[in-house]
Amino acid sequence: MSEEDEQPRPTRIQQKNRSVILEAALTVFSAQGFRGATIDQIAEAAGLSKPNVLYYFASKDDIYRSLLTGLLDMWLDPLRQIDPQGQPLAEVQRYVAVKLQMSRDYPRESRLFANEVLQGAPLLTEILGGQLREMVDGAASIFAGWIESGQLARVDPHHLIFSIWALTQHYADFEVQVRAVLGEGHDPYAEAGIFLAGLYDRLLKP
Amino acid sequence: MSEEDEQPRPTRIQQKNRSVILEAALTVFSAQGFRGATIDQIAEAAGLSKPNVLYYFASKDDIYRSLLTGLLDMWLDPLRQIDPQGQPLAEVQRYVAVKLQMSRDYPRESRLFANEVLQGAPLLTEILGGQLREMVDGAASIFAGWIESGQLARVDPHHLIFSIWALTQHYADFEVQVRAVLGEGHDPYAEAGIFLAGLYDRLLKP
DNA sequence: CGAAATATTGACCAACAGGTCAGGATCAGG
DNA sequence: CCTGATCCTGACCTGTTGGTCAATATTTCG
Repeated sequence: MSEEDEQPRPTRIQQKNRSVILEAALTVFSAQGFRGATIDQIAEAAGLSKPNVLYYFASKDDIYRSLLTGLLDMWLDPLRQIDPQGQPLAEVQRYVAVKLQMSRDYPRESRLFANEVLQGAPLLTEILGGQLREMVDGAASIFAGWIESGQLARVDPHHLIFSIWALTQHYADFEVQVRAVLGEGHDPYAEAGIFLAGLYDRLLKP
Repeated sequence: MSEEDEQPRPTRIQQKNRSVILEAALTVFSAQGFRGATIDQIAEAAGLSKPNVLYYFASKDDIYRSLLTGLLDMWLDPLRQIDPQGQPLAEVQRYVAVKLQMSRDYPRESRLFANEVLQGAPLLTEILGGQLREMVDGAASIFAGWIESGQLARVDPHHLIFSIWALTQHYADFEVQVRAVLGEGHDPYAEAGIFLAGLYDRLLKP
């Protein structure tokens, strides 16, 4: 029974360097896409040599996979937090606000996923059609219930969710465009917060 | 005075092959991003040999630039078509509908620009802060006028435009995600058309 | 037709990028 | 403080990719 096959717990150095590498990889992959990124860039950003990076991860692909899968749960978590018992409008507004804040605080993560999905999501297809789809269907049926009971205006729940994703992540993914068009002296996220609160208020009030 | 420095008009073959290459490049670049694309892939998609592609364009970069700049006007045209004399709500709804249709009919173009902006728009920064910004400001002040005269609800005009871009292009840029989440038996663009018409109706009616 | 202009290609090159490896440095813990 | 495990690196290998070039094929047009 005492199978000695268990993987050894990571040493302190392993733990630190793996996270340093993933942090660097997040910066590089989100800015350059998978193919655009090089191991050298990641190594440089991590302050390590290339062979040393490859000592901790088997391959570039391995880094990328670890990064994506490690971030996915955190990224989708707010969707899980929607409370069927809560006040419908407030629940949606909270979700919008949280997603917008995530775009502001974690733009690299947003761009990482955007890049991946844009390229056809070669690594996420199963998850998209599986786990994610179930989560979205779950949230959508909560919305549908609220609509049925007259607590929300009649809108397509799935597209309501898409709209929240599109509107909030837009500010991270297209940040250069937003800033270039607005010019100096703007706080895009603050303005977006007001705009989106008003939008979903008008859209969803029965 | 008869400067013979003018560039020779392109032959029929030049004209055809250049456009064949750009068409192929659009497919490849939009699916792979700039760095992910290879000249071989473009050549293959165009049905030409790699050296032959480089006979018509000086470099990979040259292909990419020609493609982007050639498409930009077409892509931004609908924004110019907003008529200050028109019926405010109808003008916005028309713009939304046109942009959504463009996402459906020209998803490659949408993804091409999305890729470029995501990576920081190294080639478009001047245009974004210059020509595009002026166009957006122009449209925004039309909207502002309509709001002032009570024909539209009070919303931030710039973010109104961003919202239209985000919502419509989302269906092209994140198409795999949308389809994966919706599953079979859906026509995302048709559903989105209904959803967005309702959204902007509720948002903008005074 | 025939010659000049244009179009096409196979072979090649240099730079780059992912990945390997043998050996040396460093560290943990008995 | 010694030894085995862990960590790190320079040098190297290989496949890919952007790009060149001389030579050949094709088109154009007088």
